[in-house]
Amino acid sequence: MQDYYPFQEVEKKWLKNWEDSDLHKTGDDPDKENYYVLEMFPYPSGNLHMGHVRVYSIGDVIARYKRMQGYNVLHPMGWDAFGLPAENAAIKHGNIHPKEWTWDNIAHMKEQMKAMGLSYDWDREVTTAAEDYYKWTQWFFTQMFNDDLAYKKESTVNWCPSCETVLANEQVVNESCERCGTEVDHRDLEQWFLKITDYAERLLDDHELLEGWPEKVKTMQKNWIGRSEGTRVNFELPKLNKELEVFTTRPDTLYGATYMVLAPEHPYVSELTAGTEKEDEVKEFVKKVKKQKEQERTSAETEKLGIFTGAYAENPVNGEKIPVYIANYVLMGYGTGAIMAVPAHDQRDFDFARKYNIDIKAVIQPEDQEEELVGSEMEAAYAGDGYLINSGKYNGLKVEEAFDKMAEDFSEAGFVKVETNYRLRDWLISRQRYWGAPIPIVYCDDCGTVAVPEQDLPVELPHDVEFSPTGESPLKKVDSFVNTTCPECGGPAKRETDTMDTFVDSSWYFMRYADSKNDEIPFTKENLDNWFPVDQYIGGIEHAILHLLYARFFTKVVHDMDLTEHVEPFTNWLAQGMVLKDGAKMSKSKGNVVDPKDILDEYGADTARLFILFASPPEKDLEWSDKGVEGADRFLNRVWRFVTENLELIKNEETQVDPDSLDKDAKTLYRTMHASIKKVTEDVGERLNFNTAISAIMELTNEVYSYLNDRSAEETNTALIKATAENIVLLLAPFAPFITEELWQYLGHQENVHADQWPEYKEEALKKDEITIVIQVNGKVRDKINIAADASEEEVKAQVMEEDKIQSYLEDGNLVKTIYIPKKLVNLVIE
RNA sequence: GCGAAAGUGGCGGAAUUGGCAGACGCGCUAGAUUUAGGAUCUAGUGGGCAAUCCCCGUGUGGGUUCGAGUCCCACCUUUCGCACCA
Repeated sequence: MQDYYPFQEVEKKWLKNWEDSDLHKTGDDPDKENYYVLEMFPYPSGNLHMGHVRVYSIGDVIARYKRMQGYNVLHPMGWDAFGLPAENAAIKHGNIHPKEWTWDNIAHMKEQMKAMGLSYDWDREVTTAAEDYYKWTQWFFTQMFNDDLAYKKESTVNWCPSCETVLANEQVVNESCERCGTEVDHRDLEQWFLKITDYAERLLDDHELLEGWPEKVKTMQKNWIGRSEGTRVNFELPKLNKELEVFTTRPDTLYGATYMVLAPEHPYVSELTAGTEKEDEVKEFVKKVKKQKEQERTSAETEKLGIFTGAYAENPVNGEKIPVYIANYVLMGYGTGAIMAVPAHDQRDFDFARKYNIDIKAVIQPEDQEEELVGSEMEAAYAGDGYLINSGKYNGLKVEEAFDKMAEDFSEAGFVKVETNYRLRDWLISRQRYWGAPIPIVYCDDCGTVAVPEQDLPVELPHDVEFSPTGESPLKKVDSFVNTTCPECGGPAKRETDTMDTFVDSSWYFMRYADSKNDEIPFTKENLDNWFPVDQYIGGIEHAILHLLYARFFTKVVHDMDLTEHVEPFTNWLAQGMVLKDGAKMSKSKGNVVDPKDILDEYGADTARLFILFASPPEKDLEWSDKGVEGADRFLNRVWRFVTENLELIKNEETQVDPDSLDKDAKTLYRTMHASIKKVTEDVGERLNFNTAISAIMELTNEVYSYLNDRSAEETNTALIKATAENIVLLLAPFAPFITEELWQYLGHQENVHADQWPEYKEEALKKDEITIVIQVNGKVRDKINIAADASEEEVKAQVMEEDKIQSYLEDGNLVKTIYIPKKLVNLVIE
C-alpha cells in the first residue's frame, strides 16, 4: 500500500462509481425530511475560478452532510447562460456562434465541477439559454403582461455606451454600468418594464420573515426600496388654472412653505414660462442643469442653483402667494418632481433660500428653547421635534399630533392625500442585444400589442443573425423573425425585437429545479412546494440588491399565480467572502490569479476543497496561501497513513468500544472522539463554520497519533483505534469526498461512505472523571488543580487552600472573598 | 456627513454564555531518521527575563466587575453600505 494518497487514481475510480451508482440523485424517500441547498448558478464563462471553488465547496459540504444526516437533499446546478460575454467572444474571435461558445463552455465547466467532487444531481440541470427553459421565461412574461405587471412606456432610461443597451436602475452603480464599469448616459426610449413597484411594500414587509439573512443585506434592500410616508399636497397655480402637486413627509410644516420648486424636467416649466420675459432665461438654465451629470447633481455638496419662473402658487392652508422656482436639487424621478420648500426646517431649502433671498418662516419651535424661533435670524434649518408656531389653529400642537391632525383635516378639505412613496422604480427589462430570450410580444395594426399565446412559445431566438451591437436590437434586421402574423386576427404583424435582461432568467431558476423536465408548465405547485423554499442559499454579496430583489419579486408573483404557498424563496442566505491573493481580489489585470485547475492537477480536489474551507470562515474574505494548501495536503496524507498503516491492526476489529475497559489515555482519546463528533456536527450543521470543524478533526487525528506513539501494539486498544479511524473518515467525508470513500472501503465497508450515517456522540462519553480548576488570585491565574469532577464546592475550596503557592499568597494578605464557578475556577480576592 | 461590520502572535485564524487569550494550520528553532536533500516523526515557539517564578500583552484612552478579547463611553484605523429622495 502506498504511504501517500494517490489522488489521481482514487478520484478517477470514485467519479466513475458515483456516476454508475446514481449516488447524488435527489432523494425521494417519503420517510425522510427534505432539504434544499443551492449555490448561485454561474455564468458559463468557460473556466472555474477560485470564487467558484469556494462557493461550491461550501454548498457541497452542506449537501453531503445533510444526506448523511438522513435527509432527502436537492442539490442542483445549472447555467445562467444568456448574456453579453458570449456575443463579445463571438465578435472577438469571429466564426464562433454565441450558442456554440456557450454550450462548449458549459460542457467544460461541468467536467471541472465533477472533477471537484461536487455532488450535484445533474438530471435536474437547467440552462437558461435552452429553448425548454426560456419558453417558460417568456411564459412568465406573458402572464405578467396579462396581469398588467409588464408594460411598455417611454421614459428617460440608462444607456451603457459600451454594452450598447439600456440598463435597469439596479444595474447602474455610481452612474456606471454594473457589468463593464463604463459611465452610463441617458436616452429617451420606449421600453418594457416589470411592475416591481407594485410589490414594494411586500418586499419591504417580508424582510421580517428573513431571519436567516444577513442584517446588512436587508438594510441595503430597504435603502434601495426607500419607503417614505407622507402626503401629496395640491397648490393652486392661478396662472395656469391648474394644480401643482407635491410630495412631502412634513405636512405639519405647510404654514412654513415660502416657495415652490419644480424639477427642470417638470412639464409645467415650459407652460409657466412660455411667452414671458423669463422664457429664454429659463430655457438656458434648464439646458445647463441637464448637462450636469446625475451624480454631480444629486450630491449634497453640489451648489444649489435655481431660477424664478415669474409665477406664483397659492398655499392652500392660508392662501399666501408664494413664488415658483426651478432648481437643480429637485429630481423629476422622485415623488411628483416638485416640492414645497420650507427653509426653516429643511437644510436644502434653507441653503437655497439664503442664496436667493427668499423668506424663511419658522413654524416648529424646539421645546427646550425659551425664545421664539425667528426665520430671518436662523443659522441653519431646524429639523427636530417641537411644537407648532405661526400655524393658525394648529399652534401649540406637537409635531407628531400636528402631522396626524393636519393630514386628516386637509384630506377632508380635499387638497391633501396621505401617501407612501418609494424610491424603487419599475424594472426595465428590454435589452438591445442578441443573446437573450426574445420578448414574446407581437404588434398588430388592428389588435395592438398582443402577447404570444402559450401554444406558440417559445419565440425562438433566430440562429443566423448579424449581432454586432449597433444600439438597436440585432433581431430588427432579421425579416423572417420580425414579420409574423397576429395571434388574434391572423393578419400581418411585427414582433418585438428586444430581448430580456438576463436577470429575468435567473429570477426563477431556483424554482425550475424542483420540476426541471416539466413541458406543460414551468413547475407544478406540488413539485415546487415539495422543496421550496430553498433552505440554504449561498452566493456573492454583489447580488444583495440585484438578483436577490428580483428573485424575491418573482417568487411573490408566482405565489400570486397560486403556483406556490410560499412568499419568500430563500430561508437562509450565506454571503460568502471573496478569495484574495496578496490582499486583493484575484484578477487578470493584477496578475494574481491562481487557476483552480493547477491546484487540482497538483494536489487533487480534496486538498483544494479542504484548504479553501479551512483557511477562513465562509462569510469572510479568504487570503490564498500556497503554503496553506500544502498544509491541507499534509493533513490528508496524515489521515491516509493513519488508516492504511494501522489497517492490519484494526481490520478485523469490532468498532464497539466498552468505555469501562479503557485505561486513562484510552479514555481521553475516547472522550476526544465524541467531543469531536459533537463539535463537527454543530459547526457544520448549525454554525456553518467549516474552519473550526476541520480543526476539530485535526485535533482528533493528532490525539490518536500521540496515543499510538506512546505505547506498543500489545497495549493498544484496537477497537478504539478502529472506532477513531471510522469516525475521522465519516467526519471528513463531506469535506474530502474522494479520500474518505477510498479509506472507507479499506476499512471494510461495501457501501459508499456518503451513503452511511453521520456519527452520533454519546453525552456520557463527554464526561470527565477529573477536571481542572483554575485558581485565580485577584483575577490573575496563579495555579491549577485537578480534582474529581463531582467534587463539591467545599472539597474544591479545601484543596485550593492546601496548595503551597496559594498559601504563600494567603500569608501576604487577608482573604476577603472567594468566587466559585462550578467546574471552572476559584478566584480568591486578597487585600 | 450618516449607518454597519471589523481591528487578536511573523502569517491565516480560534476563544459559541463575562471565567486558563492565542485552539487548529502556516512559518520558524532544535532533535530523530537519511550518504544528502525531500518527506516523515518528536519537542519547542506572544513579548521581556537565566528562570518552571514574575511582569507585560487582544487598535488607543477611560469605565463597570472578584474577573473583560468579550459589556459600557470616547477616540483612531480599515472595509462595506447610504449620501440633496422632499
